[in-house]
Amino acid sequence: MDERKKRVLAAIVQDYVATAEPVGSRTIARKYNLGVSPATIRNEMADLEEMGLIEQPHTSAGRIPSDKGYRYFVDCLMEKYALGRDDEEYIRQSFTRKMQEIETVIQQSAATLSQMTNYAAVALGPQVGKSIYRIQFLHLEPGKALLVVVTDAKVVEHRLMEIPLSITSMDLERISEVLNSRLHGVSMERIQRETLADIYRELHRQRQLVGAVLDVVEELFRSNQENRVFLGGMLNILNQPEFRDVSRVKNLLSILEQGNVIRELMQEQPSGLAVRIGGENRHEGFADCSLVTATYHLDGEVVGMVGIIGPTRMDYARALSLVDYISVHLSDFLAKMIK
Amino acid sequence: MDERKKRVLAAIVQDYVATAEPVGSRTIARKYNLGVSPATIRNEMADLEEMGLIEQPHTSAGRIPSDKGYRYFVDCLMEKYALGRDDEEYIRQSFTRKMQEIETVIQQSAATLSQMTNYAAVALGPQVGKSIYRIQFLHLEPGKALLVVVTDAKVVEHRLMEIPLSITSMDLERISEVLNSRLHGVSMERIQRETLADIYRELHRQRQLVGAVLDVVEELFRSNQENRVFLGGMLNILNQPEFRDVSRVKNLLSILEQGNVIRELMQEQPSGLAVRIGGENRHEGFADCSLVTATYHLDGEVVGMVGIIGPTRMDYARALSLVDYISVHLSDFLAKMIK
DNA sequence: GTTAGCACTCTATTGAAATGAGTGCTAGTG
DNA sequence: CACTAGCACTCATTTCAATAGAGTGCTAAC
Repeated sequence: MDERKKRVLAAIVQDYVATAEPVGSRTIARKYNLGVSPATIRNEMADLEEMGLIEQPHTSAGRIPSDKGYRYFVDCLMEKYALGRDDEEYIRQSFTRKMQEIETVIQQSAATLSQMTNYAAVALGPQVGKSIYRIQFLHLEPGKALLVVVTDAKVVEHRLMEIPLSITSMDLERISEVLNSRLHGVSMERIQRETLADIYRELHRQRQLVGAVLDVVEELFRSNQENRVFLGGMLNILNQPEFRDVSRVKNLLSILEQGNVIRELMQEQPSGLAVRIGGENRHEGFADCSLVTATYHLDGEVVGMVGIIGPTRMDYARALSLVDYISVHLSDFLAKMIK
Repeated sequence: MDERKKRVLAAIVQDYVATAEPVGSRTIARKYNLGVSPATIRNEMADLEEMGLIEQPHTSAGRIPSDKGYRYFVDCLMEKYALGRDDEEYIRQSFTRKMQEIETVIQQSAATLSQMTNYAAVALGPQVGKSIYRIQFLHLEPGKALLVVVTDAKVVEHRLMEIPLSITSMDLERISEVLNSRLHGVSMERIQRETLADIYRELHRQRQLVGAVLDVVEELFRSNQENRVFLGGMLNILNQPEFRDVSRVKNLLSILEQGNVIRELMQEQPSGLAVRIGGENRHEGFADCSLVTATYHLDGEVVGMVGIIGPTRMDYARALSLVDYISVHLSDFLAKMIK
C-alpha cells in the first residue's frame, strides 16, 4: 500500500461521498492533481480493487469504495475534521437553559445531530439513577396516593397508586420515613434481604401496601434501565440520494421503528467514539448503513450513547467530529443540570 | 342528481379508493352491475364531470373523484361501515392495563389507528387539568426542592427548583399548605388578584420563592394547554401508492413534523366526528390529504382529538368508523384510568 | 332513453439506435 | 521500469419512433 494508492483511495472516497456517483480515473486525474495520467490511476485502481478496497457496480462504471475501503479510509487516511465556529455555536445554541427535563435534552441532541448532518440520529439512555435518593408518598384523597421517587441522578418518577381506604396521611408519612431511611442511597441491584425484612418488620401492618410500593419502585428502575431509544430527524435522511427510493426508506424506517434493534446495534459499540460501517453491523437490512456513536457520561460513568445513522457513503470525518462534540457537550450539560 | 348518477359516483369513488387507478366506464359496467351499457355510463359520467364531482386526469383516462365528489359521497352516499369483531377486538387488545400514563394511552391510540388503516394518525391533547388539585414541595437538600403539582384530572407534573439555602423543610411545608388551601380547585385561568395578594401576604417572607413557584405552575399549565401533538405510524402511510414518490413523503412529513400546523388544522374541526377533504383544509401542501377526526371526552368535556391523515383517496367509511370507535373507547379508558 | 360502433386522443410500453462514461490492454517513450 | 497515449470494448442511460391499449365523445340506429 504505497503512498499513491492511498491518495487514490482517499480521492475515491471523498469524491464518492460528495457526489454519490461512481468515480472514474479521469475525474480523479482532473480534480485531485496527483500528477499522473488517468491510465496510471486506472492501474492503481485495478490494484485497489484486487485488494478489496473498492468495487465496480458494473463494467463500464467508475469505482466506489467497499466497506473495507471505507474502513481503511477511516482508520488510516482520514484527516480530523475541524468543526467550524458556526457549527460549535449552532450546537451550543441548540441546548438552551429552558430544557429542564433530561429527556428533552437527549432528544434535542439527536435532533441537532440530524439537522447538521442530514442523516438520522439516535440517542440511547440515559441510564440515570441506580439508587433511591428520596421516596415520598403524597396523600391525595382516601384510597388514592401519589408515590414520588427521586433517584440519585435527580430524575423524578411518579405513579398514582390505589391504597386501602383505611390508610391515613399519617400512615403514609410514616411509611415514607421508613422507606427513606432504609432505602436512601441503596443500589437497587443489591437490596439486601435483610433490608426488606427490616422494612416489612417495621411496617408489618401495611405489609401489602409496602409490597406494592416496592413493586412499583422496581418497575420504575427497570424501565429506566431499559435505555429508551430517542430517534431524531427521520425526515432529514430523505435528503440523501440513496433514499430516493421509497422501499429503501420503508426498510430503514421499519428497522428504526423497532427500538430494540437499534438498541442492540448500539450496545455492541465500545465506549468512546466508534464507527461501524455497513456489513460490520450485525443486522441484515442494515448492511448499507453506517453507525457513528459516542458515549456520554455522568460523574465519570457511561450513562448513554448518541449517534448518527446514515448510508455507508457518509462523511465520516465530519460525522465523527460532530458526534464527538455533541457527546462531550451533552455530558457537560447534564452535569450542570443535575449538579 | 338521479338515482343512477348516485350509483355511478359511488362506484367511481369505491373503485378508485380500492385501486388508485382512474375508473373507466367499462370497468363500472363490468364490476358494478347497474344494468346499463358503458355508453350510458359515459353519458352519466359526462354529467357528473360537468357538476364538478369527478374529473379526468387526461383525455384518454378514466375518471377520479374530485374533492367535491368525495364530499358528496361522504355526506350522501356512503353506507355506514360496520367494524368487524376482529377490528374491535384488535382495538381493545391494544389498550392494556399496563398503560399507566395518559400520554402512553394517547400515543397508543394514534399508533393503533395508523396500523389499522395504513394512514398516518394523530392525537391531540389531552387538555387535562384546569385547576390545581394538590401542590406540594419536597425538600431534597439545602438549596434544592422538588415541586409536585397534581391537576384536577390527576395529571402529575414536577419540577426541580433551586431555593434559597435558608429555607427549611418546615418552611416548605408551610408554603405547601398555604398554596394548597388558597389554590385548590381554583381554575388557573381566573386566579383572582386577591388570591395572589393573600398568598403573598401570608408568605411575605418567602415572597421571591412564591413568585418562582407561581411562574412554574403557570408554565406547567400553559405547556399542558398547548395540546401536545402525538403522531403515530408515519411508516404505514408509505404503503399508500400516492407516496411512492419520495418528494411527496418529504412534503407531508415536513408538515407533520411541525406540530403547530397539525394543531391548527385539527383545531378547526368541530367536536364529534368530522371529515375534512383535500382542499377543504386551509393549508397549502395539504390539499391532497384528508383529515378524519373525532373528539374524546372526560367528564363530558372535550379534552382532545384523535384522527387520521391520509390521501384524499381514502376509505372514508372505514376511517370514520375506526376513528369514532377509538375515540369512544379512548374516552372510556381514560375515565376508568382516572376514576 | 339506450346502446352499438367507430374515430380520435393520449399515455404507457417497447425496442432499436445513439450516446457516453469508463475500463483494460498494448505498445511506445524517457 | 514506470508511465502514458491510444484504442477497442462494455454496458448503463438516453432518445426516439412505433405500437398497443385504455378510454372517451359522438353519431346513428333501436
